[in-house]
Amino acid sequence: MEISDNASKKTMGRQKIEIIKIKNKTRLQVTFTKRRLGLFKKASELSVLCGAKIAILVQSPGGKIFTFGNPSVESVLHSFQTGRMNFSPGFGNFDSRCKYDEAVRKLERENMIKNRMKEKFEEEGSSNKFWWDKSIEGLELHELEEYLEALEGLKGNVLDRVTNYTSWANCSSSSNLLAYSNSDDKYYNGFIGS
Amino acid sequence: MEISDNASKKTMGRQKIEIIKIKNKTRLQVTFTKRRLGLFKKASELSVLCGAKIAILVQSPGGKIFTFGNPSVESVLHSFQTGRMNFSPGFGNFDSRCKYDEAVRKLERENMIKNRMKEKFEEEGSSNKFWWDKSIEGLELHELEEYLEALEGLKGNVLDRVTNYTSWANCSSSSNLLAYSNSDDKYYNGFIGS
DNA sequence: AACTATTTATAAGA
DNA sequence: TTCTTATAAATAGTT
Repeated sequence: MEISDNASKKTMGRQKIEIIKIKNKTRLQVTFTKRRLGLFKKASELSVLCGAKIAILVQSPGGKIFTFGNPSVESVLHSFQTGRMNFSPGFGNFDSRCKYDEAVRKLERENMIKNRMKEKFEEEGSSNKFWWDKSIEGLELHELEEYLEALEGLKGNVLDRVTNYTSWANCSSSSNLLAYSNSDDKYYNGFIGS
Repeated sequence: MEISDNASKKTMGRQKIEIIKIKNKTRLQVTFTKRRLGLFKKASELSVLCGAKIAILVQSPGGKIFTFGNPSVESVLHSFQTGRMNFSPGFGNFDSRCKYDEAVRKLERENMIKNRMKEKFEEEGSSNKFWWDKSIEGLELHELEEYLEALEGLKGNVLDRVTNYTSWANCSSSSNLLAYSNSDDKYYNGFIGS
């Protein structure tokens, strides 16, 4: 039960907005700042509450990069890529590792694959038992190995891409260090631009 | 002006919590899931509203990796890396930083993968939404490719995404390195949380 | 996996 | 910018 006195309201308060690109440049800038801070705060809380490791990289439309990391961006990225490395026998040379396809081609390919996967899933989904819904209890180690081998043996783009992926920790930089964590293992690192 | 009818309340509603590590395992798991999804939603909204590029990597206390990326984790990491490379090329060597016994790693990996697969299926199998349905939109290209390859080439076996099972093995040094900053940028450096 | 009552985030306005 | 205010959105505890 509530009775409110609309006559005395000073502002219209927060309004619902549609999640579509903001056109007004000023409004976009303000929203970007507020929400980026909000996002980092949420991340901070999640990492503290749950002991989760988190890295966030945000690039503003203007091209500036903002980061959040717990315990640090570096360590999370490093661990992430280390995981990938297990499926990447070779590392290639620096140049090839740091090369990426053009964004457009990539997006097209992504969409194509997504569509094919969706088809695949829909077709599997109509049966009563799903291939993925089996217990692995019964899997023998050799089956597991077979599975791993198959994955490790993926050729072409997959492997190239995974291989490429393992590079960036190599490219770590120590210059222009910004934020720093003390005994507390959480920190916030943000740039405030012009 | 408000009048509320406390007598008819069904629950005590949301309670304020302190931002400190949750000890109860069940509560932690629930909170982790809720807040991780909330974080990704916020990230999604930020990227759409502001046209920002965002990558998020989260490692649960159980060691699972969850990612969010727009347009993809890869592309954002690449930008990040490229930016840093411009400031100080050739920092360190990945191999030297990640040296550890390969034989042990390989053996451990098999067990770890098996355990994680088991975990994954126990967790996802009971829900009515499936990992592939929930996450397909946020996948990275190489993950999509891996999925597709797995789907088309490895029928009859239980499969899951490589990233969730691939080791999150420990070759992370306690790096103090943080993000780079453009030297012209003003910056903010502070701690979040209570 | 839903449901509320709250807390928290934030769109506008100042 | 930074602060305020009313409202939208997220979520803690419960079922």
